[in-house]
Amino acid sequence: MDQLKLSNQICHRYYVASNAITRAYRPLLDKLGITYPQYVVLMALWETDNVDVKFIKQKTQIDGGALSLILKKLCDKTLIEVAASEQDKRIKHVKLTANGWQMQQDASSIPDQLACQVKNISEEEFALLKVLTDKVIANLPKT
Amino acid sequence: MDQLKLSNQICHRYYVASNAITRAYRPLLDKLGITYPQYVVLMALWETDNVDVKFIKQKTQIDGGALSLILKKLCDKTLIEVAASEQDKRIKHVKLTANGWQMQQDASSIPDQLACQVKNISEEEFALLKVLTDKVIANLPKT
DNA sequence: TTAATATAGTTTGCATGCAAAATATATTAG
DNA sequence: CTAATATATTTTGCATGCAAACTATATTAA
Repeated sequence: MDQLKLSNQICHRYYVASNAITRAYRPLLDKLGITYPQYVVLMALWETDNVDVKFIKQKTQIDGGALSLILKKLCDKTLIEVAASEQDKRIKHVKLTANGWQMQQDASSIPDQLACQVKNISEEEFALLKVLTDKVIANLPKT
Repeated sequence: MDQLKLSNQICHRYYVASNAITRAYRPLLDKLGITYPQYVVLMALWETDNVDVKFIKQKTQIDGGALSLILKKLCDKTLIEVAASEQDKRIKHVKLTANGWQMQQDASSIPDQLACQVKNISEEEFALLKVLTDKVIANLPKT
């Protein structure tokens, strides 16, 4: 049953790595008063502002139910504003506030700060990890 | 601010991949009546039975608080039994029941069933993913 | 020995992650 | 035009993930 050994499993590694990454972000994001999933949503908006919930969902791959709550939190923190579309009232447009844009400046050093904690990996290896992980994701069920 | 782009981030990929993997396991584990973290704990025990909570925590990298609950669930399902040590009453020994061992048989086909869903990756690439992910994990904060 | 400290686990409070049910609105079939 | 269906998003219920506080027991220092 060697396949059932944890040390042979890529799945368990992803589980461990993902949790470890979220933990690593925490002290940095605490300073901004946001969580990792909230940060992910903000990154999506910094790239493309004024989009609907569905777009954010696809871009971030965050579950719809969870996303609803996260958007509510970001609203409460006055980082975004949400408004129903005039044409189709089912659709809600999400837009960064001035505070939301300001936070991009405050967050600009976070990628480097996190990268510092993983300095035993080369650029080439990182690129490889991205490609391979994308291949893993490609065939697994979407949210 | 290219570093803040989601498509450039390995962290977001790990987040997406880890969630996607858990989703992929769900229909398989539903048949056994367990969740992915519960399955991880069982895999640890199938490898080394009759260990204390601390050992399981280190082996699985599951947070202590969460682990307490998970062990309680596994007890409720009569898959494991927990008993305080005689020598040191702080320590609790965890042991698989007959049902817990039986489930190893029922779970034996799961790794292959999951691997089938990721057949676009070669053995060499999997090996590389393991090594690189271990390097990522190595320098990040533990639970 | 007794107080101070260290360990092993559990509990608590908050934030997801997710499937399924529920809402609200829009579109299509008959 | 109206019922049936499809779409966008929210709500609900359950299971973590995690930091911090807490409990119980063991060990160490004065």
